Amino acid sequence: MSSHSAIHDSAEVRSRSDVIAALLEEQILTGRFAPGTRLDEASLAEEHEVSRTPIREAFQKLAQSGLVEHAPRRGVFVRQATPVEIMEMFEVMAEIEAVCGRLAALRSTEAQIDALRRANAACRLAFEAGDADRYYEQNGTFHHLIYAQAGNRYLEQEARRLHRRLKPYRRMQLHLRGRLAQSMAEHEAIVDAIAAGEGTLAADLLRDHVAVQGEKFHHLLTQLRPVTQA
Amino acid sequence: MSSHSAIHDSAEVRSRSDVIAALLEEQILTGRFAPGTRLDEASLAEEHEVSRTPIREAFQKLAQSGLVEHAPRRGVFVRQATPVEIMEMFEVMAEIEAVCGRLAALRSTEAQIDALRRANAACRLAFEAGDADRYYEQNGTFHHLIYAQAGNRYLEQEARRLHRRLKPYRRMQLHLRGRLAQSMAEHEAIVDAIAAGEGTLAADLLRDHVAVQGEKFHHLLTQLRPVTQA
DNA sequence: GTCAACCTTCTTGTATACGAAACCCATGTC
DNA sequence: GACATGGGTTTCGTATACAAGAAGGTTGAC
Repeated sequence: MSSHSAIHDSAEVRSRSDVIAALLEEQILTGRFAPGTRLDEASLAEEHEVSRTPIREAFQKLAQSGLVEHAPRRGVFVRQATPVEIMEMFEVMAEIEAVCGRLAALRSTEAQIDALRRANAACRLAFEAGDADRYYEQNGTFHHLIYAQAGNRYLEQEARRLHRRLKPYRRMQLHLRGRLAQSMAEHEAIVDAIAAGEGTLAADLLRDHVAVQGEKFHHLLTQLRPVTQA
Repeated sequence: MSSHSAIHDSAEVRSRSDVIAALLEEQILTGRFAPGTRLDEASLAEEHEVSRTPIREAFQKLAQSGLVEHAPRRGVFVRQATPVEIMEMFEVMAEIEAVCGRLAALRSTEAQIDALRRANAACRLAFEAGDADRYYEQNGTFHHLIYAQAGNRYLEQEARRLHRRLKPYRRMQLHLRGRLAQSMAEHEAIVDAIAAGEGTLAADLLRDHVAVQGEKFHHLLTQLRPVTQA
């Protein structure tokens, strides 16, 4: 997936530091390491039974993806994204998805649209079963399909990257009352717009569909820490 | 600029590997290392009078930004982006700039629009002086201003990143006959649209303004390697 | 009692060392 | 003559060693 390389199309060898980076990323996203925590090279090295070198390489990868922050001579810390930043990322995600949707509407083949409908049907099943986790997962593949159908590998990669980055914040709002039903309805309209080749409509629908997540996130925040102003 | 961090707002210390990475990036973009070249750890270490460790760290940073490719157990190679990839990146750049333009139209202050006009005036001066290099530079600040005026730091960062990545390919077409005049005219219209708060128009103008670069790039390619089909 | 300076200790950043995998070229076989 | 196989060499990946900088506690002075 990640390597459509001109140099070594075979291989797909994952070095040790890649594996460790992926593991750490998962652990950060799932909350083993709370934001602000310092990641200790030595103890992680011991835990994974390697030296500090691969750990440090993993840190660099995480830093690049914005998950941790490297404070020179002080260590790496799990990044605490500010609410503003998170909202900004949601806004960008909404715009990127809009672009994907517009291009997908112009470029999708019949087979691809069928695949989209199938993914959406899977969402519906999960929704009707009331299985939020499963819906979450199927929802992911639905969106990934749209990224792919934009017909631009670079765009697809970037979309996936940001999608992944926002994962924990999207998950937070999954259990908000009524969100699943609303999301489901939006999906239907989106697929129809893409199938009909209505690029602008698909873009607008997707933008709203994602932007609402940013807004929900905002709601969650204000609930947690209500405004204390007069 | 790069660190609006919650953890260490001071510092802005650049580690040795950062400096080396920046240097190597510059050297790759300016063509000292041709695409496909293998970057030798040992000789670079010697050249910069450091050990292999910082060199390897710099390699990782370059790999993350897509400039080089890491082939496990074989070394890192200057990435030869395929024409398709480059076109894809131009397409994404066009879309991102469109988004920036739309948001800027909605959010720019009067002072910011003045700044935009000044940057554009600087472009015009360079254009009238026939100084393509200077135009290129001023053009860069013009676009960076638009990124900033979108009022979304994350978006701004991403836009700058891609802008930077496309630098060498944009430069290629600078000297195409008539391009400067056309670019100049487009700038005027873009500023007007943003000043008027016409988001959709600004987006469309910017999308075309950037997309045409991808097309010009395509023309250059077909000129270099004419189609040999019957 | 409080604050500042110093010293100890811990951690990071970089250098070096070493084992292992890949490449290259020569030799041998079919 | 072409291809496969094997040793030698190079280079990578990781471990370890060491030096420099930061954190924290203790002591001393005011």
